[in-house]
Amino acid sequence: MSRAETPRRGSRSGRAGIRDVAAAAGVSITTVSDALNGKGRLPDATRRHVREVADRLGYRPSAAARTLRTGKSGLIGLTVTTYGDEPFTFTEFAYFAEMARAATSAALARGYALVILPATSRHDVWSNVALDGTVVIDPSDQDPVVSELVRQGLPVVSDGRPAGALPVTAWVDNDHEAAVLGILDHLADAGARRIGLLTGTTTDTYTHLSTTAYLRWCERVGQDPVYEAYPAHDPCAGAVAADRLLARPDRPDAVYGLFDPNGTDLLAAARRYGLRVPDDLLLVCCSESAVYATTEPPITTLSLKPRRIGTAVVQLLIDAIEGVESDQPVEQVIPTELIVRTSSERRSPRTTVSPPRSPEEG
Amino acid sequence: MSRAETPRRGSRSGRAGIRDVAAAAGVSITTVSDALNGKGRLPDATRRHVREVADRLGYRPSAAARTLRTGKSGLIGLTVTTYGDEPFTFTEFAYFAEMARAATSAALARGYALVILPATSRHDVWSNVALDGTVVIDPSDQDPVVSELVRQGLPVVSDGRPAGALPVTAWVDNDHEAAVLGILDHLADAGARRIGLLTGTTTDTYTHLSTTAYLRWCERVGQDPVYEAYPAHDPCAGAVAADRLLARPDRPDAVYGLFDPNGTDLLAAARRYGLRVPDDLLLVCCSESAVYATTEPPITTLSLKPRRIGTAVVQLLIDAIEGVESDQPVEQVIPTELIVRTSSERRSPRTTVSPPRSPEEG
DNA sequence: TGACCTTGCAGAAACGTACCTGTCAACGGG
DNA sequence: CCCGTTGACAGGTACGTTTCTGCAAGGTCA
Repeated sequence: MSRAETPRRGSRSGRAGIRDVAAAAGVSITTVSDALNGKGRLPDATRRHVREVADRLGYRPSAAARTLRTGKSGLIGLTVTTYGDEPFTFTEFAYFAEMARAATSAALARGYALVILPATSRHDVWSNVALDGTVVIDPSDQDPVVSELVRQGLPVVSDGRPAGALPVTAWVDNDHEAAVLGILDHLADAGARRIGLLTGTTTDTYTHLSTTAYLRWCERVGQDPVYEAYPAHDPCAGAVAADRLLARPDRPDAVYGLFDPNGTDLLAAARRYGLRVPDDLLLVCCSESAVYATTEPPITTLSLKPRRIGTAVVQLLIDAIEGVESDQPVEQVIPTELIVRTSSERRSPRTTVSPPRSPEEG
Repeated sequence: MSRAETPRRGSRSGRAGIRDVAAAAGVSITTVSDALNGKGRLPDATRRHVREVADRLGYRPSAAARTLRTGKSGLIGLTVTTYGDEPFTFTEFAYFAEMARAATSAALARGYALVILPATSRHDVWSNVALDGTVVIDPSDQDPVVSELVRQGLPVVSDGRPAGALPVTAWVDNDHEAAVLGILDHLADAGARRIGLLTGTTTDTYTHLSTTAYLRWCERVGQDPVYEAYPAHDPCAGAVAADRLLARPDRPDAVYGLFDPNGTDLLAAARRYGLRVPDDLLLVCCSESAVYATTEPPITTLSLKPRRIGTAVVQLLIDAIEGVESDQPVEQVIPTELIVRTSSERRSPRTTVSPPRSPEEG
């Protein structure tokens, strides 16, 4: 029998298709498509009628078919680095959560959704999802996933400037050197004579830039570097490293910790050694966590502004996807924010009357 | 001209398709498909040859086409509740991050990826992504999104037992009543005479069940309830509520806080009122955060085991998607874990010599 | 009355894959 | 020699859209 004699029965596969809507509305498929997508030249009456019939049938356009036809899926990959089997690390929880939250919002506002894709994931998963582009967090030096994506012609925007010659479409980052130098100056201003650093053994850009900045600052002011490095993805190692740092014979009288849990770890270590904060030890750490506002004493933190980064990254990516000639530069530097609290407050105030508020407060 | 005379040129649209591979390998499209997907009856030589040619051409199958054809996208929605514009709330950061992490891993291991989709998101985003199923966190009473998904015949598994008659495929939850009762007994054992509760004003199941359990416990032991409720999604309100609770004339001598930041907030409030923990005030809060291990003093926490929940939810969902007749029940209760620390340790030890180590330590 | 445009819609060709249905050769048994 | 079987492939259709290209009917203008 010829196929002309076997017309599709309505809703053959359960769900109503555009054909069923067309048949029910007594118009052509084209008209339905145009009516629902606001295209074509149709009188409002037809448009309304089609919309109404579609509603009545509970018609939902097939995302797969649309993607196949248009080449756009409306999906953005969110690539996170992994340690071991787990996506994203404990250390970065607060940062990642805030960043992902902002990215999700920003993407959503422009009609995109985010797909979580660990960088080391099975290749078949990567190739099984149609992405319009990808946000990659802290890409490693020769990330094969990123190279592959770029080779496929997909836009890739990275959070953190790409190491090496990774050819990303755009990137967003903080000025980590400036942030570290600012903190060291802040601590020195507060009376620190020997500033220590709690850093990581990993080779990512953040750790590397921050450590280098510290070493350069030490050289400039003529201080011997005092630092301990530990594998940042191991939460227990951080406590041990904090302890080691304060147990050294050349114990620092101020410490900056590069990672989120360093603040509580250093505080605990200080208590063990009977050091008062900030009297005997000034403390600053890089964190997005709110707990440091209520610790005893509250701890000064550096915020990397993950919300702004997440938003900026997504905007850049979607601009690239949609071919918008953005007036934004493709390399954006987001300023950090130092939230000064008791743990780094001036050791010997020159006066007992309250000093004028610095612009950093409030 | 007839279309037979316009054969497709190789890689017309930039990327190589299955046709190009077939042409280059000198076989048919069917053979390529079978060879790459491990189906059909092909000699190994042909299979290897096709695979090699595909590799050489950098062939990547189109996820959209595959999805359209097979009806499976390999994508799972991760629906989070929203407060205001932002997906998921600050209060649930640690819980959500851990849960999402475990869910991502579990999905990945079975070849699926997660799409973050706030429940209140624009409808066009929801309908623009082809989902095989959805995980929904803490579905509200009459969640329109969930109803819609179920009506489309998609499997929906919820984290948290569904309120009302929400027809989810399966759910995973803790036994919140039992957990609260256990904590109250634990505090009473430690010498608490009047136990207070820091709870929320929202109507979600977790808050409701926990508060009810508290009230019932009070009734049973004959204690007047002492609690403060605040909008849990507002981080500042938590500190105020903690303060209010300790400022009451009928001040409790032990407090359980239902939300993650309650521990530090209560600790700070206790300091303001000169209360020593645990001597004057026993403290427990529900949290997944590691900071409570290093506060002064360390605070006893209840863990809801988000990793286990995330894993279980995804397994149930994928079983439903793939039609696996799971031997797991469709309603799973994950046990909670009370991590006992100094803040809830027995007030008047019977002896001054160090007690034997309890199995919970270490 | 043509020539020409505009309006309102229909037909049909992709998009790239998976899979059902042949087809053809080789082979073996009766 | 015939028939059934099996291995190794090719053809072609369907998945559900979007969109390009018609194509009549009606209006306008010379």
